[in-house]
Amino acid sequence: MDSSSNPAPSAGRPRSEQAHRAILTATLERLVEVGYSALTIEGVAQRAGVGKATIYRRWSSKLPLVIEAYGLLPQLEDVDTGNIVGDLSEMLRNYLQLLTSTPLRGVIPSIAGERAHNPELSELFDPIVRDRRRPLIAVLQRGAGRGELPDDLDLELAADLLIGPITTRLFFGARISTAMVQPMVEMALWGLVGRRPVEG
Amino acid sequence: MDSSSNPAPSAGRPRSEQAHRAILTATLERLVEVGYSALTIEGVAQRAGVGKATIYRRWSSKLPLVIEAYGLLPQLEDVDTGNIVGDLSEMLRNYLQLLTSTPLRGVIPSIAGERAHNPELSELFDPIVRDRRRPLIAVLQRGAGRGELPDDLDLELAADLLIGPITTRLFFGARISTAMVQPMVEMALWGLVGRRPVEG
DNA sequence: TCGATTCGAGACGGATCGATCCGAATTCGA
DNA sequence: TCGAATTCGGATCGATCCGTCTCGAATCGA
Repeated sequence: MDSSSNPAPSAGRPRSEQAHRAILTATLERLVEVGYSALTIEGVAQRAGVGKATIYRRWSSKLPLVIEAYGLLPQLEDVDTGNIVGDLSEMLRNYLQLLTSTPLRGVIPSIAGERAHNPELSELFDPIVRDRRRPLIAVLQRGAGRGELPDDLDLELAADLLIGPITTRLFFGARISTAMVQPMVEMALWGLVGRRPVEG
Repeated sequence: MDSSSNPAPSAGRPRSEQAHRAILTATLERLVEVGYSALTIEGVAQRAGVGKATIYRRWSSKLPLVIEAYGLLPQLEDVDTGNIVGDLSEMLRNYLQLLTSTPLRGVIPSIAGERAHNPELSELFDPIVRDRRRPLIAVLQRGAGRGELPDDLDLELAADLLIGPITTRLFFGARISTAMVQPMVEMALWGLVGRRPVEG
């Protein structure tokens, strides 16, 4: 980020930590309300109760500002329940919880939509997305180690299959609730055809 | 749309059909290049080689203009090969082909990203999305009728599972190719666990 | 031919925003 | 206590765009 590398010089008035937080919070709010491309420094400053110069002093443009604000949003966390069904159900349930209880739900489509035609944003945002997928990949890897999943499973494709329904509904506006987690995980694990393992 | 309901009055110079097409094409191009929210009538006019008034004469704002332009993009078409694997493989392969050979790939994220915080766009765009999903739902329904899929299958969830990986990669920028169709369809049908039907 | 409508091009006022600059306020070291 | 450094919120200037309007040329029906 831009601001974390500023240990603040010794003399003079120190930067207000409160203004800092207010700016980042306002950034997320405006991101949800108007999206990335319509996000203005002016609007953020107004919402945060801060002068524009206070923002420009810490971030060179709205790009690093948005990236840092996005970093404040909670992530998917790895959960180890002992079996693949429990791990995936718990994780996806937590994820849906995050989507509905934080600005994440509005922020993700806004940034992803902009990413498509903004190479600079893409370059900064894509690695973050990859990082945040890692817990899901780890769960699948653990499942393969336990023998619950095939050794030669394409982990990336499997991860996309698991979060695909959530992503799709998030971007196209269909309803999302934690009630869909159980059937979603089952369908992903055992397929549309629905043949359960014989040893259940 | 706005313009299709104008049978053109009898007297005076008729509206140029060429200008009409140029405007819609330019709209798609600008949509890919800068996204919905940064799309300007001025930019479209310039790209189309057309005066701004020529656009305002046919569309009241960029919202109906974008909706009509999106309607020109090709759709997913129903394919009946006789079995569910063939149907899905063929359809998704065609879909990926469309994504790479038309502006669709850049247009979808731009509109979906805006949809999240633009209720007016959402109201017009969501029904279109539902319409375009219909062929996929139809294939699943036919598969259930053939006995290839369970009767009580959740068709909406199944459809989301099938296109989920494509959607996810489309929005987060991962690579997409027709080579992923076969493993994608297999994984969706028979699950991560990978138990193929015995009679396969 | 004449009136009506369209065409591309651009001028216009109003609004918004980016980026910088300003004076006032605050907090440091000495 | 005091001066220097740095912050603060607000003001300012230039650029862009919207939506309307005007202009001369083009193209139709009557």
